[in-house]
Amino acid sequence: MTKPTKTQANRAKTEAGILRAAEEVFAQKGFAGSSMDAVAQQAGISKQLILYYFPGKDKLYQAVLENMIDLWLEKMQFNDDPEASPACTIRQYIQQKIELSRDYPNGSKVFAHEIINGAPVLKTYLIENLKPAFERDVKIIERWIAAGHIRPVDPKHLFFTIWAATQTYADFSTQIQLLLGKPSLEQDDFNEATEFLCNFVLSALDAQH
Amino acid sequence: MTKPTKTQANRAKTEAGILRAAEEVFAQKGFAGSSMDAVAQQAGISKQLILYYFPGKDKLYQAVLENMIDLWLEKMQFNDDPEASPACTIRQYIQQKIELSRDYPNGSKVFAHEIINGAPVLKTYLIENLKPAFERDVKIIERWIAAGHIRPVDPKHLFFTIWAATQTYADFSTQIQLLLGKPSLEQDDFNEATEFLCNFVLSALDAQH
DNA sequence: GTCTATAGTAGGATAGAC
DNA sequence: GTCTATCCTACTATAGAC
Repeated sequence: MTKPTKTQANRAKTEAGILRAAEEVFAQKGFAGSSMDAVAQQAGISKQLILYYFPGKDKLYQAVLENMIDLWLEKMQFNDDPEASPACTIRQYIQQKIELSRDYPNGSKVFAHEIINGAPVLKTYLIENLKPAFERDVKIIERWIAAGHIRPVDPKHLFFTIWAATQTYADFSTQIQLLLGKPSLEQDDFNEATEFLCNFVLSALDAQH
Repeated sequence: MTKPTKTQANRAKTEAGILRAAEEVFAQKGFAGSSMDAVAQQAGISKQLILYYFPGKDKLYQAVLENMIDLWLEKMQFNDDPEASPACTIRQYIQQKIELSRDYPNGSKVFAHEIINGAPVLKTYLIENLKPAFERDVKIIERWIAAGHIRPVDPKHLFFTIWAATQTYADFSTQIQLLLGKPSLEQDDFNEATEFLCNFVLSALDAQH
């Protein structure tokens, strides 16, 4: 029993290494701009070996997306705590979205490429999974508005704005680094972004906080 | 004199057609994912003819960027009217940024690809042209804050948020269409976005309006 | 200026030894 | 599982006729 287990462990380790490498390369160059050779070099193996683990570039790309999509969609939804106040819920939401940009900048960029290119792979998945969650969260906002907990705003555009504002720290990090004059975004920058955005959004909504 | 003028006019017309086609193709697939054939087909001519007008794919891509960058950078800066109130200045700013996303969605996506990929072509240009304008506008915000015209916020992150929130209607239009259940974004959607964002930002800043 | 033909090459994928 | 060798398609770019 030890033998196959060890083999499987090695296989999993190699696969994970390939996925990590692929995520980085796809993030920087997009799907079409990335060669299997580039991924192989990043992973420190041969491209033939990648094709042994993933039967085609398409499949590798899909695996990269699948590897992150659950975490990704989870963070695009409110935590389901009906007890929490609007201010707390939104603050935590923004915080987690910024953390996602900080901890998975490559994954974020891969998604950005995918969406800009018209979501050829993810379209169906987004309709089936993101859309219902989105509509549920829109209703939550509407209930807060009806109850007078926050200022009346269009909930749909509120989400579009929060998503854009949080993801820009991953997707457009190059531009932000350029303008801040920094070689890379550090913990301080993400803290500043979080503080700014939380205060900004909560002020705009006039949520009790 | 009529002959060369007419020839030049034709040349300009063909060039413009190629640039429009290239902008659309690059927007959808990125630089690496776009073939000269695809651009040619979109423009309704042969790829050899494109190479006659633009000596290489790189040059064509650069021409597409150059064709829009001045307009682009202009809209990322405040209109220089020292008389205008903060509320008016910001409202007009957001309005114009949304209009840019509405009128030039392809150009916006090409820029998005370029920035996500690390701005290999535009980096220098952004440092030399966007950065000084950005720092000037940050100072304007700081003066408004010091004068008590708007709530104290971090001006840098304010710009990052406004840019992200306005550009998302071009760059991430696929996702927004999916969630709104629409085949394309219409004038109404951009109007809603503008109204939401103006009110949202001005409320957050507590600018007199 | 616009066409046909073609050179040259990068990159995805397969075959087969070990 | 990992390697070497190789095939084949797609694409950029050039040459040259008209």
